[in-house]
Amino acid sequence: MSTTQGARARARIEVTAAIKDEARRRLAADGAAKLSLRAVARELGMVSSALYRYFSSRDDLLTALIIDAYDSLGQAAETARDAAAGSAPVARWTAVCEAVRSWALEHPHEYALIYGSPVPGYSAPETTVAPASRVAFALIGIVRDAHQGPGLAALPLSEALRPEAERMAADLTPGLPPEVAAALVVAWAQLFGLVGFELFGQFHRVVEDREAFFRHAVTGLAHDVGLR
Amino acid sequence: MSTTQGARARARIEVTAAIKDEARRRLAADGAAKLSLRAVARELGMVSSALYRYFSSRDDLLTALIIDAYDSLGQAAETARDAAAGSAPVARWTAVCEAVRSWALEHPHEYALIYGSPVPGYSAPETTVAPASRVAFALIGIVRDAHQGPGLAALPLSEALRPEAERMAADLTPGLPPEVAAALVVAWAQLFGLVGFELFGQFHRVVEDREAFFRHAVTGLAHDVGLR
DNA sequence: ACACAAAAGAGAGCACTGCTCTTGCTCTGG
DNA sequence: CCAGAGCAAGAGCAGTGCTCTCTTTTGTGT
Repeated sequence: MSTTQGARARARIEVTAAIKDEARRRLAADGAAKLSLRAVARELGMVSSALYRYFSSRDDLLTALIIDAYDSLGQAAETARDAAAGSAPVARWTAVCEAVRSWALEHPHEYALIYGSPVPGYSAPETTVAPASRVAFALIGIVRDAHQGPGLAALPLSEALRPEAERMAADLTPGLPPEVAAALVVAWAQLFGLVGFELFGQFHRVVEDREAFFRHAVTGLAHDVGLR
Repeated sequence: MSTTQGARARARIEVTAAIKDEARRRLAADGAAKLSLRAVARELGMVSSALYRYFSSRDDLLTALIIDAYDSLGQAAETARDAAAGSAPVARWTAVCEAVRSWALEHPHEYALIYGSPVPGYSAPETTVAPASRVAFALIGIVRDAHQGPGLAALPLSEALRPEAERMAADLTPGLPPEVAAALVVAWAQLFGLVGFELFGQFHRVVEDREAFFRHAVTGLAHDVGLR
């Protein structure tokens, strides 16, 4: 039911895609806050009200861009993971981390869209959670593959965190010890802290050789989750 | 020249403060993107054009709020550091980290203003760099105090990062080994990664007991910079 | 083959925004 | 005491998101 589903439906996806493309272009130029429906429509040679046939609001368009961005980043991470399939665990880990960093540097405004401050008033709809977790799952997969033998060391849990960590392990990393599950979530958040600081200018006059610095930092993260 | 500087100058500071206060209120209510000069003016019983006598543009007002936010956060960190003056290094470290987290949870929109995506098109003016580094200096101070005897272990440097780390140590942490300087910068970025993820909803359905989780994570950071 | 309904575009309009410019009023320093 | 600086007010411009109505296009069932 997909090959020839009417010329109208075909046109609809094409126009939808054209709108998103143009929006992405304007996003890259001026940032999310200045993204204007009218400007997008103008550039596409249509009138602004026509655009509402495709996206019911500006936030709706933004949400579509957010999902695409999560997917694009997730795919970059998975590609890097697969390309490093034969390497040692630490190398696979850093490969994924560096793919995240590279994607962020190439798509700064899209990165800001998904990992910066949530836009205006809205809260992310449930539709975004699956694409949002692709990077996390890529990292989890690497650690799971590596933890075959006896569990390598991660930071011991406090009593307060043990039940929480056991729940995390059950939910996210079945089969891995809770120490590792907790360490993974920590490392996941910290990875994006590093990327965000570089991207948002916090390393200005602090870190010069950012590539080397990032490599050093994510190697540390790999150790923290028990990879050697 | 400050005590009695004319009623006019006095009024000016008062009005300026009132504008910032009202702006902060609206910021907390609707977020930075929806902060409207006209609404602020309206609430203050003045007309929008009058506001331009005090701030030359919307971005100008935002910048003033940014600086205030950095200062407020910096002060919170320093207060926590001083309150824990007698404790062990790790306790002092976590006290500062938790002060940062608490401040962020209490002022989410202001946090987003300074550590979220940089607003629209602008780039932070030089005026912001000093207040922005207060948290970092609080953390550095704790580590410097603790590293009196033989340098405790931090992650060894790669050859690629050594010159960079030596520069960092010279600039930021004179007297401390370059391994520790690098680890400090890493931990600094990672701290804000943790806070940002919690604040921006990334831990939704992932981390439940966020307090315990944060404590665990920053204890790890303390270890990474060589505190025990 | 044709008519009809659904889909899409066009345009005007509302309420809002940041910002500028001109016009007056008020306070203050020489 | 009074000229000039500081300040407020109002109108106005160009832009925004979004809604409503009207017209045109287009796919499809009889």
